[in-house]
Amino acid sequence: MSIGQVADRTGLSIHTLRFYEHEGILANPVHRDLGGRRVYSEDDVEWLTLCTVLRASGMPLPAIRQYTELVRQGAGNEEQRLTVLRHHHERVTAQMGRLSKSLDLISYKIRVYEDIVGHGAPGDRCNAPSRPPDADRADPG
Amino acid sequence: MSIGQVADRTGLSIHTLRFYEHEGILANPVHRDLGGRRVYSEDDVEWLTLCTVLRASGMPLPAIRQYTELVRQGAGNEEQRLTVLRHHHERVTAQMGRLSKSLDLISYKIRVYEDIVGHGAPGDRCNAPSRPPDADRADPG
DNA sequence: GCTTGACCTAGAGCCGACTCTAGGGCCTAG
DNA sequence: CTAGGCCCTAGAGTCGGCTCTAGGTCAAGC
Repeated sequence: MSIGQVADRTGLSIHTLRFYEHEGILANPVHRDLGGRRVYSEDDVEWLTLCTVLRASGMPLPAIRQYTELVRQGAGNEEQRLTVLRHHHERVTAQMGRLSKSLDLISYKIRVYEDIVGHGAPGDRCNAPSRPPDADRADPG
Repeated sequence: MSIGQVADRTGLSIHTLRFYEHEGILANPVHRDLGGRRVYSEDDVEWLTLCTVLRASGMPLPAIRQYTELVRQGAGNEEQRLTVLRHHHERVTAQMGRLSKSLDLISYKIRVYEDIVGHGAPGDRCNAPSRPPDADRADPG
């Protein structure tokens, strides 16, 4: 599979694929054809797909590289892989917690503004926000 | 309140506070004392606290600035504020969805490795993963 | 009168993660 | 035999979001 095809399949750009390889993010070094062009295997694509999931969940490239190296070393270091994965699991759950808390505040603010906008505008304005409106003021006082 | 005190209370660095002001992230321009030093009000701190929540949930600075400007303009643009907030709400829920999907995969991989490690190691190894182990291989085949 | 410490401005530097450029190779079709 | 398309490398540039530096002001304490 050529780099262009892999770019299409993974959603990563050609630039990014080369960049990842340079950063040591590929489990086995990519094969080359006679002309020196990259030839990707199905496994490479699978691995890259995993990497995009890890990236999408905020794992930094150094951590992915570390995990990649463990996998490259082969069996015997599963404990270490677990450590990396658990660390990331924690990072993601923490981030989801933060997001969820933020979302509460954002939702609350939306309700407040909906209530403000609702007064005078057509539509249902029967369900008041659960707390008194304290939307943002430019000049409080 | 001095910039140092605000830094302590918000968790933002002094540098960042000045940077945010420069970026137009403060609803009302910060007051200065006779010596030209920033004097923050309680409202400023509240606003900054809101901003940290928005930042923590991934709202980009330009969007925060936009929202800030709407608030600065005063009453009358609540619909626009709602648009900004709803947009961000969507962004956050989308991100949480992505994280949740990623977390599923990460959790699955952790279970797989726990199963691998469990064989031969002391401890409970009675609950097998729900799918056959297909942990990462360095050299598949 | 000198030091210390908190603050000021303008602007440079840094970091992570890409993203793009310059300059070139190789193959195929017209 | 040349144009187009896809690929190559090395390295520079970009972007968002800080973070820090240089050089200076001001007030309090010794």
